[in-house]
Amino acid sequence: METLQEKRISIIKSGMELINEHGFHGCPISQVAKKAGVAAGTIYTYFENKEDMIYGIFKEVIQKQYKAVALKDNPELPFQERFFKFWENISEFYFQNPEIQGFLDQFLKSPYNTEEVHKENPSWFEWTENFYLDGIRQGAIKDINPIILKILVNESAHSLAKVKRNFGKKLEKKKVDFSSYPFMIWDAIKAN
Amino acid sequence: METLQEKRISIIKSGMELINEHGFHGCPISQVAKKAGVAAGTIYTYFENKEDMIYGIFKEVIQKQYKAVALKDNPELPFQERFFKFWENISEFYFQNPEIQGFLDQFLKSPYNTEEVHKENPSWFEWTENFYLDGIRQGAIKDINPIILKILVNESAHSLAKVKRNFGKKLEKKKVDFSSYPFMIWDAIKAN
DNA sequence: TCAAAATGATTGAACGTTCATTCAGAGCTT
DNA sequence: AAGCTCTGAATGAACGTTCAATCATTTTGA
Repeated sequence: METLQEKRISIIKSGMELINEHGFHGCPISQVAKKAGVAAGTIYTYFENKEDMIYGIFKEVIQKQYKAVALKDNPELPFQERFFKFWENISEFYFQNPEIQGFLDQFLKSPYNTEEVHKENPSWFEWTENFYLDGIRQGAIKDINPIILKILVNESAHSLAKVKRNFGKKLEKKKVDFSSYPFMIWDAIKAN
Repeated sequence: METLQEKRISIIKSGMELINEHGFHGCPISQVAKKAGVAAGTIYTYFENKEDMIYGIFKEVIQKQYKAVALKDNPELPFQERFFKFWENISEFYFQNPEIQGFLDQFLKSPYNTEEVHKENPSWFEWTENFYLDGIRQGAIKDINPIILKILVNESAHSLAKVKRNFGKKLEKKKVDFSSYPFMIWDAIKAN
């Protein structure tokens, strides 16, 4: 533990792991502190209160996702290529960071997730919207509200990563081909 | 409040509503009791403890879903027709029962949702699996693991119902056509 | 150059609150 | 009166949060 930033990150990581494993109930400050190797009181120098900590975790996580997915997008490429690259990046990101996915899964479906939270973390949400708007403008995908497209694609990517992790070995034996999935999604959204 | 069964249902309904609105954190027994119009202790004549109550809510909810969706399926019809009927039923069910959807959303993504829970409530989970297996056997949809199909379809239905409820009026102005959604999903899963 | 002072992070015991759960007694039905 | 359901105050554990005290680091000033 060196800098203050590192301690902050350690708290965030611990909280995220506890929420991933035990839910929002089941992540007491006392345990977050223990896991992070700090005293309970220390958490309150980094966050106003527990709620603020949870929003802090979300902010961190959504920024990481932005870097791992949005920043790797190349708007010069044809949209179909961008789409498959996007799919690959987001799948890989979730697969490599199961705690992040577990946290996001729960956060996004919870009452913590409000419109205000989206406004306070515009980078990712604005980027995804523009991503699909690009696809529509170029005539590559159906002219459908980006909110709808986002759901279809992102929820599917989310769930597939989860299945891959939970049932990966079982499904491998049955020769399930995960790579067919993005093609299915593409079939759903591509322009006729 | 007449019979015991009705009191049980009242507790379940109250717990469900609180979880929908405030999450698993934010649903204390004291409030469930208050909302249900019973004393806190009464809940413990119907459930062993709080966890048991939450699983009780899930059981109730999944049975309702089974009745509202699975029992309305007619296996005699061509699969495509069954699929669109299924979509309509599940969308309508979620739209008419927002607390159920809010609860399910959170439950299914939470650590409460384990493989064991699925085994204890086989009706719905077995039915969906068989539904997709039927489609595959008849050559109507792609030969893909039913787990994957289930995710793609059910998660999408879930999310769409949520959007419809949250952004319904906003999207209506923009003339978003929700009816296009099941066709997109069908395009994704139909056999080539 | 170096002690003294200031700063700010860290600690963990202590606090007040809230929680899930219990249970003795009351009420109701048969 | 027997056998239940129901009540809600009581219980003790667990929780989020505070804060006086401690510690480490930096700044000051002679």
